[in-house]
Amino acid sequence: MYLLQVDCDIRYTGRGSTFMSRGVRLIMIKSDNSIEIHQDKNIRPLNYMLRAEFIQFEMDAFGYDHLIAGSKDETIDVTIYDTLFETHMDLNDSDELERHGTEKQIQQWLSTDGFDDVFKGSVEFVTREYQTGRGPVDLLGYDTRDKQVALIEVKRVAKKSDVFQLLRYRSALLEHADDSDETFVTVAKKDAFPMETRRVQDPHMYLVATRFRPHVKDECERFGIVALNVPKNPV
Amino acid sequence: MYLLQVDCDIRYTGRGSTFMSRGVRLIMIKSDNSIEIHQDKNIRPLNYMLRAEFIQFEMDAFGYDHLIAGSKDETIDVTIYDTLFETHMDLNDSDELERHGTEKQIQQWLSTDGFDDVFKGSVEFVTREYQTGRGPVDLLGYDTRDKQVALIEVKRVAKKSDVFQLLRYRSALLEHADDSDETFVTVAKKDAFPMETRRVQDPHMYLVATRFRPHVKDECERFGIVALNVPKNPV
DNA sequence: GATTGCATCTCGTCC
DNA sequence: GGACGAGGTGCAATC
Repeated sequence: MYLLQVDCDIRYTGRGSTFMSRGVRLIMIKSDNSIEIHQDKNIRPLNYMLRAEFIQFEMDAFGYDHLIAGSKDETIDVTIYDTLFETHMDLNDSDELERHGTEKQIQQWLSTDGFDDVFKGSVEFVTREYQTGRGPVDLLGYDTRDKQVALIEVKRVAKKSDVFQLLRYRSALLEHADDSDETFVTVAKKDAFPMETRRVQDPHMYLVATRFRPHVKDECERFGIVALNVPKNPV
Repeated sequence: MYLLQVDCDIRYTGRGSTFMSRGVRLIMIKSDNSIEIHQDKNIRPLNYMLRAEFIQFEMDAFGYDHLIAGSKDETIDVTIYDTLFETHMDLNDSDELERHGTEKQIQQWLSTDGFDDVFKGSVEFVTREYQTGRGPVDLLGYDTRDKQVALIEVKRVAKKSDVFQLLRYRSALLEHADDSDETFVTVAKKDAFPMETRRVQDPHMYLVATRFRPHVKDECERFGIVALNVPKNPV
């Protein structure tokens, strides 16, 4: 990794374009050719490029050095007025970050041990990541009481827009059901779940999350969605 | 800014939790007490905390140094086995980044010069950031031909979920219209727009973007939304 | 290689 | 201070 403390201005063009007037910043050039230019505040770099195709130094007509990083559609052009500090260091780091408490892990727990804890036996688990026709719903269940499908969306933190994500899946399912009676037979066969062959009539909807942002439960109620809490770190 | 090249392992608990086994990384401590721990690849730090309440060094029972950064609900605990390099640098940087080609700028152009370019005189501009009751729609227009309101959502890149954002605004507007006939009078008065006092019946919907992700235009058609392109860098 | 959706998203803005 | 939505989002998994 190369570190440069430089007095510079910065031009970027690519997905958008930005300009940063002259000031002293830290430039990091990583060994995968990723580059970041940091201010002395906040987390995100001012400018950056992931795995640049090339990073090179040039001199312009006025005698100023430029650090230029480029890829197919992007360029960062740093005019360097002064280099105040410069160093190279080797970072030895092979391991990957272990993450816990992610949505995927909640989903995993909910599709196994946690399912009955949350749904109290009223719904049976069918499958994960079921394709509704307009995106995959996290979990699919089956309510044996009224023989209805249950669409279950899992979130760490539930927002208002997640309610509409569920409604989207529901409408996709209903549209698909218009075309064919086979909608759920496929699922039943694939997972060997003893489900009757029947149309989707009025799917139940569940939003399951460790935390609900304000007003989200109201929004759920408005659209007939059941909001359920799950523990943040399920056993 | 403080830079430390250390052989360490890292534990984070807070919104989620992570563990990173022993390795050599770069720790940046910024002067606003933000902290980032970087690998020698990619852009995003392995671990980070925005404006930590405290950052301190401690020694554990085994004689290892720990760097501990904490806020109300979060902690980063870095076990330091060895410090290979250490430096402090002053970064002088008062200016803010200028951004161009942002959604806000497209919106600005569209609400003035660009409006007729895009809507060909069929729709009149009413106001920006109109509160629908479930979030603000970017632009509000009025189609004088059939005396209908036009909900206009502006995006740089239009995604499927943006279609539902529009539908959400539409349903909010219709719900609100149930409660009162005044829905659009307020707007008319505030902006002195010569709009008739009338209920919202069936608002037109427009999704305006520089780029549409695949299938988004299909999705628009499905829901009666008009998809319109705008130039990336409007004059 | 393009697309999709999560993220300790970050960060500004507006209420 | 909380909520909301944009972002040059980054990034991995998936198709």
